[in-house]
Amino acid sequence: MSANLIIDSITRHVQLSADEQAHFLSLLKSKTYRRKQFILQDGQVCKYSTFVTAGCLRGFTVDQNGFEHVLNFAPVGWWIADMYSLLTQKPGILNIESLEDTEVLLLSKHDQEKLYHEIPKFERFFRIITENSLVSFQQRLIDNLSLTAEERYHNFCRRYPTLIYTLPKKQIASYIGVTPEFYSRMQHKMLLKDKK
Amino acid sequence: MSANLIIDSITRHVQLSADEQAHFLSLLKSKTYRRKQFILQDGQVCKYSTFVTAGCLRGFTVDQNGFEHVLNFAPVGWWIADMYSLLTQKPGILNIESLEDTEVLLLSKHDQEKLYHEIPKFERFFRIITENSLVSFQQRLIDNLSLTAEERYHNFCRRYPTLIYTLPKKQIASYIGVTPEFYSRMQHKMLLKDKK
DNA sequence: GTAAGTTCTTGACCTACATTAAGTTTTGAC
DNA sequence: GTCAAAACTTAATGTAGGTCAAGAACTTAC
Repeated sequence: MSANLIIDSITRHVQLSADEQAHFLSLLKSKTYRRKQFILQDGQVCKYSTFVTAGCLRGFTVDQNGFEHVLNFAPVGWWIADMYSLLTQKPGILNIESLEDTEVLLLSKHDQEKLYHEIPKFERFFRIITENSLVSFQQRLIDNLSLTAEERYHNFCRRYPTLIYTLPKKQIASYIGVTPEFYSRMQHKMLLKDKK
Repeated sequence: MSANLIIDSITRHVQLSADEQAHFLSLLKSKTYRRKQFILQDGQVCKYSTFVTAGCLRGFTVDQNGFEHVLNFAPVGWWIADMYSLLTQKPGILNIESLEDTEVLLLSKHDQEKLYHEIPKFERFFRIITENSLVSFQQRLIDNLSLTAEERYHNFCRRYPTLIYTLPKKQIASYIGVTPEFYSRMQHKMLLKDKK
């Protein structure tokens, strides 16, 4: 059940007493979304950190030509938010949308800040996952600067072995930074290679 | 003087007593580097968070073809480290090098962790700057996916107005993700445009 | 079950940027 | 002040990946 999932994911990094766990859980609101619903739209202020307990979300931006670019996926067990907007409480540029029917737990910015003061271990937990997130975005930036589309595809497969089967191909294409057309060609080419 | 600089940069985010300031300063080692010296080489384990008090550092990776890619610059008042290596204490992939004669203050990983336990405000401070860093890397990734080289150049000018004048052009080219040759033509083209 | 939307594929053509090469200017060490 | 190395520029040519268009294969809604 979803309370276990989120507590487990936290206690992998910091230890919590039963009281602390209960207090934390009491702050969460649960919510469900149908496939293709928007959790957040650009221009809105992001008010929650969102933890996915079932389904999958995607964060993406829309550029001046109307093209979408996937910043991140949030499958079960992951947190997602428009960090810029959440931190500054100004209108953001990120859209967050469900790729399947999805269940989430919401932690408001206000409660999150309060939690940091009441129980510093939660500040530690969020520091740690922010650090890990930073490392993976740095790596992804370097990959985009130094690898070919095909190499980025292989990295994606290694890092998200389950998502490869469940996500629509155009979403993966957008994540690694190519058009669906080129992605399709690339897969065809790789298939030929593998046969040899 | 450099102690003021680092204390100011922290107290912009959290308040510190005179004792706390003194304790923090007692943990720092200061060090100077000549232009083009290596502070860290790929394959080494990163043991320090580095704060720049004079000069400028650059963090970069070298790809399989021997090309360098600038991950970040650290001018005066900025922190730099190989975050992946610092967190995991495994060999990293980042090189950190001085672009000019540079003075830094070093905080060892061990002392930083201890500080988090002794004075939680320091954990808050590093959480906040890590969050800000995450936001700016996310933005840079989106820029790389959705903007042309010329637009990325303009972003760079807006975000680092001082660095544009002090950094070698090839370093800026590498940061925005183009070759020095293309960067040179781009500038030429933009000059022609401006004259009209 | 069928119509309408998505998603995926394939082909012809295009472009932003890379590569190679050669020359020029700037910097730095003695 | 001079020589060597590094940084920068310019030009010719190459290519990874984009664009446009049209059809095929799935999904979804009623």
